[in-house]
Amino acid sequence: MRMSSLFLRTLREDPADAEVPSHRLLVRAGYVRRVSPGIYTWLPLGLKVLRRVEEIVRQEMDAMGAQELLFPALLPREPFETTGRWTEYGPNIFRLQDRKGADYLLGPTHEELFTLAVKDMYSSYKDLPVTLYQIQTKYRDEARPRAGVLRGREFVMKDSYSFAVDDAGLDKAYDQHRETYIRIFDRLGFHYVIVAAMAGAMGGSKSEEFLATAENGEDTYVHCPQCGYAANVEAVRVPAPPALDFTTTPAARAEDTPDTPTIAKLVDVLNARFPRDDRAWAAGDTLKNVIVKVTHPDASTEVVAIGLPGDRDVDEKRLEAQLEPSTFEVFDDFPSVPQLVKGYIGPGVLGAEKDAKVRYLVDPRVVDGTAWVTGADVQGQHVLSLVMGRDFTVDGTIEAAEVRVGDACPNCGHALEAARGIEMGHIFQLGRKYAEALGLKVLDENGKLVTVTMGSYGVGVSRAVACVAEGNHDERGLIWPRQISPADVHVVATGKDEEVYLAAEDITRGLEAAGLVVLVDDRRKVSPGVKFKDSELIGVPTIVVVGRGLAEGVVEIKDRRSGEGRSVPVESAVAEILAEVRGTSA
RNA sequence: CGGGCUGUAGCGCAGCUUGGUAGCGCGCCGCGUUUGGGACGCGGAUGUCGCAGGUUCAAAUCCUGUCAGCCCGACCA
Repeated sequence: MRMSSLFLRTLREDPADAEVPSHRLLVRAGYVRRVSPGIYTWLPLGLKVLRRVEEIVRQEMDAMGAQELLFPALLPREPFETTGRWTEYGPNIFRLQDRKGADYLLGPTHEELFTLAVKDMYSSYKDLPVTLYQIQTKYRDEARPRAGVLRGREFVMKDSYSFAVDDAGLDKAYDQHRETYIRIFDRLGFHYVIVAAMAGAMGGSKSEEFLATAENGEDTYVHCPQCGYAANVEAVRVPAPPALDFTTTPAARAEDTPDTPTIAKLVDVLNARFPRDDRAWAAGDTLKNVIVKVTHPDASTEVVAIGLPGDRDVDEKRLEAQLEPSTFEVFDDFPSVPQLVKGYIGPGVLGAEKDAKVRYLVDPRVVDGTAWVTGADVQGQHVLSLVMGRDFTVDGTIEAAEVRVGDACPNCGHALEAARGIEMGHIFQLGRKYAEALGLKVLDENGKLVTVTMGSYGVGVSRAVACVAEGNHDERGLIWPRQISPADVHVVATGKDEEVYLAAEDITRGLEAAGLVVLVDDRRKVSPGVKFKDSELIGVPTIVVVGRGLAEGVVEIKDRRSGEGRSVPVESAVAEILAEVRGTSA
């Protein structure tokens, strides 16, 4: 690639609409250009990087035995109608019609198509397991595309799907993907964590996300510095403490606590009128009961009470993940359930078997023997020393309370910390949801029809480009890892003497003969300063300067990341550069 | 979808308060001088001032509407 003719224009200033470093630098250095919100053109340098990422993903997928194919991006409505996603996906789908008025969509993901392809071609357990993948452009009409190519409405994704006759086969495919993803993300040069994610309603299935660690990442996760546990907030399991002995706990008693509609006021009143011997009352001593209205997929509704320590709020995302596929909203129709006294709701009226028919689920911290201050179901009264398992029972537990930094790690009990990341990959045991909906069954060895079980696995390929840029830059520009740099070496010729350009040509030819991709700055009448700035902005890891040193018979090899350089004789330059690029000593 | 900000040359921006010849820097073209850290001189090209309507002798500027973008939040790979 010759800079004198390369389709490239670098920008001296940051584009006004770019905020995050990867977006700024990819635009400034001439890798991408915006066409429309969340829709980008890949310029020659950017496309080189994208292709190299693709190739790494492809090599590793092939190595695990997955087979590549390619579905259309333009898809008919029907399969998505069958699985319900035509409506479920809502406004996130790009929809269009053909000349006859038939509905189409631009594929946001391809579970339906893969499932139907296997159904179309296979019908025996002998054909399974099989894993298929594609590297393809996806479309999602994001509410808010941002950060350039990091979160686009059109993006390149590798998606793969595994098909197996039984759960053991699914587990195996899942584990293979996990190992393959580790290899892929290691090769791409990421710092990443694997976090436990919510698998949704298909009980017992596994799901993990690969997050590139990034301060301005969009996803928050918690992790344990002691044992390495990491999880999405939605997926954190609160460890249940052991049951307590309550033989010495005094009997429950109802007390007047007027004007205490909030936990804070209740705590004040408790400390003023019923002080404890050992310490002051705190919000965590109270049991707060939050009422929600749950809507099930069949459109039936149910009122549910969630009991949790008074110092915590309900985390809507966690609750939603627990209830999926049902949805919930805050309950406000108190007149319809007269047993519920707003502000003073207690376990006395809660429970599926009681008159109010309000199912009662509590936080896992509410274990047998724990004593609480909670509503007495009478206006202006609370109950003290109400003991779980002695004075009240519940219908079950639910993970709906907010997770906080400092909470105990479910694995080892150490305090959890929070961090942010960018989702780069997701592996997910789908189970039989799509196979059932679309009728993918095979005959097993007994001649009986069994529903196939599936996994789905994704890697954000175009996102990976931005994500690597996000993690590999300095104030001067990009710094690509060797594996995905648009070129192996950037040869910069400076000066006006024809000899430097001839020498640069020689070196370039020598490197290309050895199989390297070389970007050579052969622009005449461009000052050295401009060329140096451009080379640092573009970010090829090894920069070779052919300039004034040539008079003494040397050229300079510079490492973009460290900034360190060394002079080598021009005769041995090619060998020295090859050694540098290949990581061997000359 | 809610809140805030912004739309003027390829890029970054000024001009708008107080209506009257559309500007600056970078980039681009020509000539010359320069060539190790975004050089300099001289000359030049490039505009639907987001769009539509209105007020006015006259609108980038004032009014109304509308579209788009960015940021924060909600939501989402």
